[in-house]
Amino acid sequence: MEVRKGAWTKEEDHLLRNYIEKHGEGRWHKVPLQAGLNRCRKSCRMRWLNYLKPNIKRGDFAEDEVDLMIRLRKLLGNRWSLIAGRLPGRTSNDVKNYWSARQRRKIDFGIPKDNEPPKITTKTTIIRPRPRTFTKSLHHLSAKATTSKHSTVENNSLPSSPPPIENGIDEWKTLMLEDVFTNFWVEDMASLTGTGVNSAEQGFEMDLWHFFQEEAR
DNA sequence: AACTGATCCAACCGCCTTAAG
DNA sequence: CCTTAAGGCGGTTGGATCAGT
Repeated sequence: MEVRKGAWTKEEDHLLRNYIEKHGEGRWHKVPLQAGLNRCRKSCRMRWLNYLKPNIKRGDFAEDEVDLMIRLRKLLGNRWSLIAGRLPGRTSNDVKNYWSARQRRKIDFGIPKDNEPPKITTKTTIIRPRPRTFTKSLHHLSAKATTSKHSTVENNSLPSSPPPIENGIDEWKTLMLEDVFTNFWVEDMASLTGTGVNSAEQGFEMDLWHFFQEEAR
């Protein structure tokens, strides 16, 4: 029997939401069968993460969100999941769609146009996160990793997720520009040291730190 | 009102990484 | 080691909607 494709119905959404609320995220291979959905595991995951998950922000991007997005893209390149991780309530799909729409319309974001590789103007170009193995000792990260035992979004990115403050977007912008960011980062770096994170992994955090210090000048 | 091109965005696809056997 | 299954990601597609003529 072929799995269903195309737009999700309200009934399917209802089944999926019920299942996740009851069993939690993860183990996506079991979801279609146990939730009674004739969908593939990827489709279920995509639907939940991009649409059904609570706290997803819809509608236009605010000016400050766009501003932060531009900065992060400059730093990270097309790492949409990482960028989305810094924009509370936004999904990687949202960010990706928004960006490509603006690209198509040739609105100048100070970014390269189509078919043009990113211009490298400084030593702080695009930083590629090193792969990081998720260790249980990384308590400050693992506590946030609610969906799986290894979360690349959390682990390959800036210090864990947004800092322990409510209104993420403004605070992140502030953090990127002010001493509080440095302090937070130092704290985070300290927590990484001695937790089994290797030097390459710490190197990525340091690269980001230096990038933002340059940006803040 | 009808047509058409532009835009948006949900969804799919293919690939990569990782962990388990 | 090798293979396989699963999770996750970025790129792309195509239908729906909007805006202009």
